[in-house]
Amino acid sequence: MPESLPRATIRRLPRYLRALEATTDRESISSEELAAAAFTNAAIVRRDLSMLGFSGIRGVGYDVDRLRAHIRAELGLTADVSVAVVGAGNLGRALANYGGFARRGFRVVALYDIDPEKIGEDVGGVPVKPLDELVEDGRRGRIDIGIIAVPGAAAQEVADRLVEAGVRSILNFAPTRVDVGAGAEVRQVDLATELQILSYYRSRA
Amino acid sequence: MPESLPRATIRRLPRYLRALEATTDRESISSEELAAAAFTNAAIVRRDLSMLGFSGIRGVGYDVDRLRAHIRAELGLTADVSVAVVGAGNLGRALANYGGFARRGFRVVALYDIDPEKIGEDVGGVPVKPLDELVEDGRRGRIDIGIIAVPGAAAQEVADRLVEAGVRSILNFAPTRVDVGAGAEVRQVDLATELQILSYYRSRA
DNA sequence: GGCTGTGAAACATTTCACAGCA
DNA sequence: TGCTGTGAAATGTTTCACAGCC
Repeated sequence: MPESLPRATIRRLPRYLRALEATTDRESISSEELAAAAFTNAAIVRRDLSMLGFSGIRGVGYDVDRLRAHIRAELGLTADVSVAVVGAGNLGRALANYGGFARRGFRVVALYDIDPEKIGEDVGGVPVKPLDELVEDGRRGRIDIGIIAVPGAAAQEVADRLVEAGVRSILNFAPTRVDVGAGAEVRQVDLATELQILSYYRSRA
Repeated sequence: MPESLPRATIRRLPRYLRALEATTDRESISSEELAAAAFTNAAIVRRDLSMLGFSGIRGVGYDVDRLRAHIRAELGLTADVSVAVVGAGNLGRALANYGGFARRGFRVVALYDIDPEKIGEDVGGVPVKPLDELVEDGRRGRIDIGIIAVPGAAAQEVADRLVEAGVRSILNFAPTRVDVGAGAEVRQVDLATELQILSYYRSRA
C-alpha cells in the first residue's frame, strides 16, 4: 500500500473537491480562497496539498483544473463508483433516490431486501431485489461500496453477505457496529450519536 | 460556560452510554470491558471517565448505574429531547420514522415542508406542517434540535428559520454548509463525503 | 491481585511565521 | 509583491507504564 495521507487530510479532500467543482470561472485559486470555500484555513490547505504532492505557483495559487483532477484521482473517483444499498425501508429508499450521490459519481445499482412484498419494486429507477441475490450479483458484476440500511439486529448478517459478495467498502447506518475482517473498510454513520453530541453542546450553552 | 471536555472524549460518550444501556446484568464494569463494548481501549476509557470527574473503584471497576446516569447528565439527556425535521422528502420521512431516535430519548415532534400536497400527512405519527408555522411553533413550544433534510439550495433559508424559531442545535444533511451565528451549533452529515472517503481507502487497498 | 488514576512519552494535527520563488 | 512551501512551536490526543488503593 502506498504511503497513506494523514486521516485529517483525507477527511478534507471531499470538501476541497466540492469547492473546486463549484469553481468554473477562474484558472487558479489561492490557498486563502480555497480555504474559505472549504471551511478551513489557508495553512491547512497548503499543508494538505503539499502532502498530496501537488504544487501551486508562488505568487499565483493552484491550477484549478489540475488540482480538481488530482484530488479526484486521489479519491479513486476517476470512473463511476457502483453502490448497493441493503434495506429498502425508508432510509434505503431515501439513499436510492438521493440525487447527491449521482451528482458526485456514485451510482446506486440495486436495493436488496428480504421482504417479498418489496421485491420487484422500482425506487426512482433502482430495482429492489431479494437479498439472496446479493452475493451472486456481487460476484458477477462489481459492487464497489455497500450501504447497510437495515435494523441493527440484521446488520452483522448483512455485512457478512456484503463481504461474501466481494464488497470491501461498507457504510453502516445501523447503530450496531459490524465486524468484518481486515478485508473490508467500514464507516459508521450513527444518527442518534449525532443528536447526542448536539445535546451535549446544547446543555452547556 | 463550564470547562468543556476534549472533543475526542465527547465523541465517545454516546458509545459508552450505548454500551452501558446494554449492560443490565452486572453492577460494575472494568475499563477493559467497557472499552471492548465501546470499541476503544482501556486507557482511553480511564482517561475519559477521569475527565468527566467520574471515579471507579480500584480493583473493581466502575459502577454501571452511576456511570450511566453520569454520562446521560453530561450529554444533557435527563429529559426527552424534542426534534423538528424540516423537509418531508424521503430522508425526512426516514428520520421521522426512525425508531433509533425514540429509543434514545429523542422525540420527533413535527415534519415541516413547503409542498402543500404533503401538509397534513401523518408520517408514522408525526404530522407534516407548513414551513411557515415553524417559527411560531418554535417560539411557543420548545424545539431542542432541528434537522435539515431539504435540498442544498434551501438549506440556508431553513437554517435561518430554525434560528429564528429559537433552535440552537442543528443537524444538517444538506451538502451545503449553513452559516448561523455563534448562537447555534451545527453538525454536518454529508453522505457523499462518506462514500468518497470509502472510495479513497478502496482505491489503495 | 486486580484495576484505577495519571504522569510522562509518543504521536497526530494545527498554527505560526517566514524564506524563497514566480 | 503576493502567495506557496515548510521548518518549528503549539496544541490536542493516544499510548505506555506504574504507583497506589480497594
